Amino acid sequence: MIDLRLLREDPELIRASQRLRGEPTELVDDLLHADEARRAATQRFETLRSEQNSLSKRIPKASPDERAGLLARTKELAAEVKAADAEASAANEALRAAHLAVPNVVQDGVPPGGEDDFVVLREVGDLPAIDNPKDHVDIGEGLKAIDMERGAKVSGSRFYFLTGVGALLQLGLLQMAVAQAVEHGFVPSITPSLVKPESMEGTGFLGSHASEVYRLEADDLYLVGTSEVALAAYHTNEILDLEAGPERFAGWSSCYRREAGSYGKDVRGILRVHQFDKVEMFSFCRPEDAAEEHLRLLAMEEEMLAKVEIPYRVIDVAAGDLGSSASRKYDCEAWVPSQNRYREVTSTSNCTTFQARRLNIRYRDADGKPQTAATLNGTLATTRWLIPILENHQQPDGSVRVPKALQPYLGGRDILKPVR
RNA sequence: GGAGGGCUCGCCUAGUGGCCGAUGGCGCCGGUCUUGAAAACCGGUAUGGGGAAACUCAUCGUGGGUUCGAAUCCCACGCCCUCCGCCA
Repeated sequence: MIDLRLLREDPELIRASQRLRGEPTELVDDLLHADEARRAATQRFETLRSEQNSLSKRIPKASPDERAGLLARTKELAAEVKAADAEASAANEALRAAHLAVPNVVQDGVPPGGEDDFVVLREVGDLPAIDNPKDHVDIGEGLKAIDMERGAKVSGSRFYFLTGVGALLQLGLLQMAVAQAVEHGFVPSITPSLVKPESMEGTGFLGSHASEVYRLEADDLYLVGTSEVALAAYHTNEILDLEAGPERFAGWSSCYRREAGSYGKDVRGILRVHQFDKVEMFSFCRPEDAAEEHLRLLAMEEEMLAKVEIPYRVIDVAAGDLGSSASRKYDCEAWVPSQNRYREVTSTSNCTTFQARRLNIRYRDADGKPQTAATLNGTLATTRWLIPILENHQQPDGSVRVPKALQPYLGGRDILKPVR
């Protein structure tokens, strides 16, 4: 939810943001009207309520003949108050709906345009020279690390088994991510994979992404698509102490995505799957620190990419391709030799106060006044990383070199050899 | 799944229809005293909305109801705790 005060002061700023995103500016005017309507309705209710309260207070002290008159009047008022209350509630709900419809204000400097209009900030590392690179499925099958066929047999398409060194590789990678996070002061966390509707709603995943989310009808719970959901909702309705700086978490969870509408897209291998594992960073900080924190999360991601020795590029995602909560988003895309192109492996978003406002997460400013906090999230490692790791480090004989930093997490192994 | 108990302002707690946005203690903040500290004493200490302000409205797990008036009475739901059963 955007800041309504900002909206009242400078509606044009919000309209400009909508234009950058390619979203209708009418939503902004709808919201303005809903805001005004709510204030008017609230005012009407409160005036009546105030009168009712003061008359009610006089009843016990009134003389018997006064009392009859007062009771008659208050009885009338009670009905009026009830009606005004209902109107105010309706106006409130209308405001909330209009409020939810407006995405976060795009940060200055975000490239305009859609999915393809990102700006490449930098390319890091040399692309490997591999003749006829195998893709991660072939390599993974050779290592008996990835079993797509049995994944499909047991669970359907877009499911897989990681076995042997595949399982070890994922565990090692994620453990290395957690270790790095801890080293940098993040609180390692293992989070619920099932959350209540409020948590899903509050983090903004039931908006345009609702069809991406698995829902357990019988229990009215949702499977999270990322531990961001649980981590963001962790502090719902709380006032945090951010005196000492941002509060940082690294959450480990399995992630579940329906991938509805992506039929036929990236069907091979583990690039786009219904279930994967991830270590996700999440920060709560003061709004004025959010931009700096965003760069810190990006630096964490790049540190991980350096450790696994994968060439990558960093992109500044265009306004039209931002999620509704994000004011800015940087993706790291790893080089995938078999596809001869870069693919997204991390994504870090600065949600400013948008997400925290919805979840009612605040902190105390220098004057001790509660203010809405800012939230940020970013990927540290996921199952998907196995793709560039296997492919970039593949050897002609089908074995895979283990990056040095990862070796301690794989029992000291420096090479993964095919299993006949 | 069954039976019982509970949910009040950071924590503990008082409060069975109007004098209650709510008692007291602890904690925390400020002050007095002290060379400094402790103790003692005094004062302060929820959040949100509207309003330039005075002020006003809402909130005692959540939602409804009764009533002129609800923390207090009624109904439903949620969560926590204890015990029994079941599963692991």
